Amino acid sequence: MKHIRVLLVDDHALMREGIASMLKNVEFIEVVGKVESGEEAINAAQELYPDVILMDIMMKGMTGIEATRWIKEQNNNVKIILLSGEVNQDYISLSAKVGVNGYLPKDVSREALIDAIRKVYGGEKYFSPSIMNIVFEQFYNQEADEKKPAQKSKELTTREFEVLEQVAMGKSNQEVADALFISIKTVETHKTNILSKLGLKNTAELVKYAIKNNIIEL
Amino acid sequence: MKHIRVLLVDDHALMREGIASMLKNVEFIEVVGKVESGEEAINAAQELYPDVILMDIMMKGMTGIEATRWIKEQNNNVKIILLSGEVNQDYISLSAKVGVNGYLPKDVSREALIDAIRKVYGGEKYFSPSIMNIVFEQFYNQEADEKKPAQKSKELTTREFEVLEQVAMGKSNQEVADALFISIKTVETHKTNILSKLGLKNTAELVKYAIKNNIIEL
DNA sequence: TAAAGTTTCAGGGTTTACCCTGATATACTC
DNA sequence: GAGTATATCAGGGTAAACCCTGAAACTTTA
Repeated sequence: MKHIRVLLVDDHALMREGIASMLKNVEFIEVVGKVESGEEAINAAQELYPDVILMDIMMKGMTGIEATRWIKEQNNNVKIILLSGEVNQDYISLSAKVGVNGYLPKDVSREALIDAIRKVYGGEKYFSPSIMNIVFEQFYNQEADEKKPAQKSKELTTREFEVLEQVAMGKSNQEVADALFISIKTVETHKTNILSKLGLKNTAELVKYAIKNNIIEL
Repeated sequence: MKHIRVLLVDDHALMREGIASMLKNVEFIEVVGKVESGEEAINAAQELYPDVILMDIMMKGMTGIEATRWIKEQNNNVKIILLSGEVNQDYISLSAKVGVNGYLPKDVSREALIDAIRKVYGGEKYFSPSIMNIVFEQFYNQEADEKKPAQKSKELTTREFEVLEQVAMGKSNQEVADALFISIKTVETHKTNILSKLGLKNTAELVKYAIKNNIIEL
């Protein structure tokens, strides 16, 4: 069996070493390089001609996603697996667009890591279960969107967005109702729908979402 | 030279492996265990009697700070070094209060890591340069605060801070209680006191406060 | 040692949040 | 004009949050 040439990209030495250590005794895998930035990865991809690149998504300077786009532009045969600390909908979505071949959380097991490299090398895509959930969610949302191109910023309706804004400002359901001149029951309905649509659990997460998406200011 | 017995605690397998790999060929260091949570660390600290514990500060469930307090309560001779992804003023401050022996960023070099273990084992404290800057900053701020105790009402206790952190992460009172191993009633008490001290009204405002003051990340 | 502060928890209460079902009016699209 | 989405609201329910009082155990400070 031919060796799979693997390039590691992470700005944290500990992570690079951790991955290298996990792959050390795998006979069909050879780590041909370790670099610490997206910029270096682009160069290394040409010089070391790796089969698979394992790259952190969140790095100082260029992100893993940007680096992926550059590398794929030069050579689309290279397989790229992105590693992410936190599983994030937007990152996965962006990654899919630049043609990533796999996406793993950083708490991946040794077995899953090796499996991912083998599958990706063989032309398959590899996503961990937790990623798959989000991918499917995203997929279904896109399906729904295709039926209705009249989409707002994040699939929320205008009114839902207004309620979200009010709630994130710190208002209670009753206060939101007063502000928007509607019944508290209507506010509750909107709020339930918002939480459901955005996959959130409670007001705390809703506030974080609102800040993250620049819906309210601090 | 006697071996320094080291226990690794991180909920990410890759980080555990990375650290273990860095310490692999150091003759005076022996990694005696690797666990993936604060809870396990408390048990392992008693069973494996390590000299030094390297622990991630941000873990699912119990944080490294919380685990440190428990372990130090059982055996104050164990040296504990916390690892932090992002350098955060409040974490350092809290860590100091629970008697941590060292504090390292996750992008620490192999040399600094080994140096830290040796120093901490020898009874010294070890903080990386970037941490030291913040420690000094904190120190000077405290000096300034002592001159005007007018805003003492706004200061939270260690426990209140931990509760604030958990709540802001989006956890319900019950979930916070489970994470900190206390009654939900205690959580409620703390929460009421926090809201009162900070002049906040509800969870939504609490989340905003936490983000504004870099207590949680987005 | 006494006083003050921290952490823990309970009982018992009110209020609010959250969820489900179902319904009506409106508007826009095919 | 039928179908779909939006926005409105109600009833009725469970769960959770929030508030108040009180108090024990412990630590730190004066």
